[in-house]
Amino acid sequence: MNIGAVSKETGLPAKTIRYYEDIDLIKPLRDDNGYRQFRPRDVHMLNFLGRARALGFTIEHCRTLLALYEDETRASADVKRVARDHLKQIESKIEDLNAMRDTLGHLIDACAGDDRPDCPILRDLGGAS
Amino acid sequence: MNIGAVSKETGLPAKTIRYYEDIDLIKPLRDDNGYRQFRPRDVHMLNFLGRARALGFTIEHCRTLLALYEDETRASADVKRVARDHLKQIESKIEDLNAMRDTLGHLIDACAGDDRPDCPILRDLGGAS
DNA sequence: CTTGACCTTCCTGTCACTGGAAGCCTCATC
DNA sequence: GATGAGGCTTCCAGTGACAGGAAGGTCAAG
Repeated sequence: MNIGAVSKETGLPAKTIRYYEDIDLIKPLRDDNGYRQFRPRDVHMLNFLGRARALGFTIEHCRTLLALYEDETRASADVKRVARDHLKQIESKIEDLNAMRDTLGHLIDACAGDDRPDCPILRDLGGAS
Repeated sequence: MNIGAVSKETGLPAKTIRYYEDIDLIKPLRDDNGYRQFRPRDVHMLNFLGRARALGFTIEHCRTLLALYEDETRASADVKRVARDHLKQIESKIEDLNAMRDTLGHLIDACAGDDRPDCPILRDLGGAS
């Protein structure tokens, strides 16, 4: 399977797939003409990566998870630890964003949004007490 | 005021302040020795930037907001538009993260987290239907 | 006069790609 | 056999918003 077909099947851009090879996440074979040759296993790994990335795992987390995936003697505790770490970061990000949303929402509500210069949003950013 | 003092007062790292000058957000004066000389107005603008960044506005949004802030003849509608744009992006990010959290949370709950290899998290990432 | 804290510029690295240029390879058509 | 389209290759540069660090100038205190 060539990179174009794999890209279609996995939904990952060819650029991304090349990048994943670059950083040694996958190791497709090569044809005589230099084209990458993807085995079903490679495609499978790419799908795994796509799903893990969609869940927001970093590339390094993905590397760990992929290694665990391939390791038949893994302990599910190791997987769970990585996932929980990541979940914590997600939750912390959500909290940050919620705080931003609330503040910004209040400011927006308070702003007339007309052609006059007076604006609570700017007043707040400017440091009004 | 030198950069160190400004850094302390605004809470922004000196590196960040230099960066903001680099991209023309602020234009402090220079002493004869080449040191940056910050006027109260510069410090004020940096505080503005710090607060806007804390609300998650991009640098380009900050540039726009700062220009509006300085413009006495602005229309508050312009400010409100920028803020609402940003709010939408925040809300969309929150939704993405909530979806991730839910999925990941379910998977984590389903994972025994012991020393056995069987793991619903990996099963899902691997493409179990 | 030296020490240590502060300041300067410049270069590199981050993260996970994305865009683009320049140049092969392959297949179909004329 | 020439041509053209589309796919593949590598390599280089850019993204956002800085952070780290090297090499060197400046300043106040002891």
